[in-house]
Amino acid sequence: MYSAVMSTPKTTSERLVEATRELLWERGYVGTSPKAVQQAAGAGQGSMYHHFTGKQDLALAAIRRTAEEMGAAAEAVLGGEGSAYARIEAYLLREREVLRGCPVGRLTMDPEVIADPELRAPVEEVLGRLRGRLAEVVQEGLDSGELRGSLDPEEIAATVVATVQGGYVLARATGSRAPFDSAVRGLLALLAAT
Amino acid sequence: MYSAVMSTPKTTSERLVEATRELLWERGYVGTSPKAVQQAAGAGQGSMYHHFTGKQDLALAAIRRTAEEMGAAAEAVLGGEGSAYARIEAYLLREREVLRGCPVGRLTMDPEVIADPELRAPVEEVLGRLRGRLAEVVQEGLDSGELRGSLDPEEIAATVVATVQGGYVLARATGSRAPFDSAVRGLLALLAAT
DNA sequence: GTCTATACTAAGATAGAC
DNA sequence: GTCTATCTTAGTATAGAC
Repeated sequence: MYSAVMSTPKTTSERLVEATRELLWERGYVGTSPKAVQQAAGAGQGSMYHHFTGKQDLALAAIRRTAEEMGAAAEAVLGGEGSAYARIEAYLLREREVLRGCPVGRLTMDPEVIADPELRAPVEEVLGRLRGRLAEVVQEGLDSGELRGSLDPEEIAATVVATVQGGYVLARATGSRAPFDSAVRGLLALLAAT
Repeated sequence: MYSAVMSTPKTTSERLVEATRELLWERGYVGTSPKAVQQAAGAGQGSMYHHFTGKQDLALAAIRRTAEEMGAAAEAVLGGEGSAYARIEAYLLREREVLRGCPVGRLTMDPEVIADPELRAPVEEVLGRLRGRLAEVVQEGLDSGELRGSLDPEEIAATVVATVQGGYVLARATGSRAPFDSAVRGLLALLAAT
């Protein structure tokens, strides 16, 4: 670990992981080749295989870090100030690179990621934790009477996460973030209705 | 076109398209090779290149047909009997192979599909049409007073489609259809609240 | 229409020198 | 730690015979 004071003294290993994260986000696991990673990282063949055993190992490091970041970003909003509704709204309206899709959710469409327990674990874990955390916030809203009492926290949490994940799909299909924003506004309207 | 009376006298071309549809659904465009298609279809190399100019041409035929089927399946439910809510509910609860994901929505995560206007067109078109059709049904519900008047039909339509598309993501992440069903039930509960 | 032969690049990795 | 072979199998097609 560096003291984070100097101007980005990135190690080769570090650059390889970052390059892999970008490529996985853009092209998925199947579409990401070791060679492409090396070029993006400015590292040689031998260098890559010195630091990582292969493609799967590299992807594992990349996916773990991406999942970690996503979890932290969500917690930053959901653990913040404000009413339950306000925090869910903040989560839904949080800044996102909508047209790039979700770097974690995207991986679920990759059969080789889903088939590999190691690669899949961080994906499942972070999405599960997100749902759990949202369910807690919904429960707070129910307890305080802010949200209607007939709602099931786990279900609403799943609906919230699904709307975001599906919003990415609609945005990418049209090449515009508009449908993502529409889906989110629709959900907020439904949640707001007393 | 055959008279559809005889026992599936599938042409080679037909088998190639069907095999491509399956592989695109399972592995996406990047992960689907001409060779794999040929093997799945029981067709030779030369045969495939006789009927199609290449991978893109084959994918185009497959995607168009898949989009068409998806549109027809949605219209069968949304154009059916019942109140607006009942038809939206029927759409959401319609039988689905949840763990396989959406054969159309899946393609939006494929950069080569999104980058190719021809391949992307059917995807964008069918998802757009679906949103439009759902918006009409929501409008009916507003007109009849069945749904709250403050809702925006286009937004709710986007929320409904996004919930389904995102439900697939959650299901594949966990390896279980449970979160898909939760997301759908959560949305129905929100819609039902008067 | 279908088959086999051929071609050329990329994917994914190992071996051994420096 | 990094570099340069080298290897094997796939990906994606074209050519020409049958």
